[in-house]
Amino acid sequence: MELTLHHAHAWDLTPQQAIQVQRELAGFVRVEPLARPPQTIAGLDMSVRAEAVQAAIVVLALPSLVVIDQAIWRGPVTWPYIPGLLSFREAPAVLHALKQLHAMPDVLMADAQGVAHPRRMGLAAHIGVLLDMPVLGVAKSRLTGVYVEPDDVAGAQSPLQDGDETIGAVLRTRVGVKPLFVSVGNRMTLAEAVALVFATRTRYRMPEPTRLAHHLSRDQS
DNA sequence: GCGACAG
DNA sequence: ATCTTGTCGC
Repeated sequence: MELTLHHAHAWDLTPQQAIQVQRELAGFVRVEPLARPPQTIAGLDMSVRAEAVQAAIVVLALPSLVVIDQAIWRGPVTWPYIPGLLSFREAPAVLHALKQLHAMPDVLMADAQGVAHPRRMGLAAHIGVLLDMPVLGVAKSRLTGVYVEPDDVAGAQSPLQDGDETIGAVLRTRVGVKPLFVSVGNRMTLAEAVALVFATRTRYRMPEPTRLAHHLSRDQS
């Protein structure tokens, strides 16, 4: 499948250049309601083993959560992990894997931050701007922002803030588990992002899209 | 200079 | 993320 990239840029950059690219791309994030209820959602995840990276994508139908497509792409590691610059290590692999899908999902769910990032350009936002489509981020831990621990009740949430700005939501998906950090990647609202995470949750802490993608990337590595 | 720090 | 066995708890 062909991918149309918006605001494309080079990936072989120095950390300083990458930071500049993030500052430029941040201005293109659009927080707006979804045009229509999504019928498909894809979970994105990546694993690294030795010198190879595996990007995995699992597409599920909504609201059934039936798996309808999946893809894996393996390639060389080109960047180290640097907090704040994760997308320069993982995004290229994710884009390659997306090309292997039979059809573009309505929404993408990445295991990373969206705008809950120092420069509002986490992996989910980066992918979202390049593809100009709805993307949300679901991270297992905090990168930036302050919050109060949500109650230990499924569905409890509290805002993730950076000063006066709300950059995401801290959501408890199950009782007795650590909360997840949900944020908008592009073209959707925070409320919609939180609703999608909760709607795709089963009996685990992680929502099905990213949980399944995580297993796929690891089983293939 | 000292901590914090997605995966 | 990854390296790794058993083990505490519901």
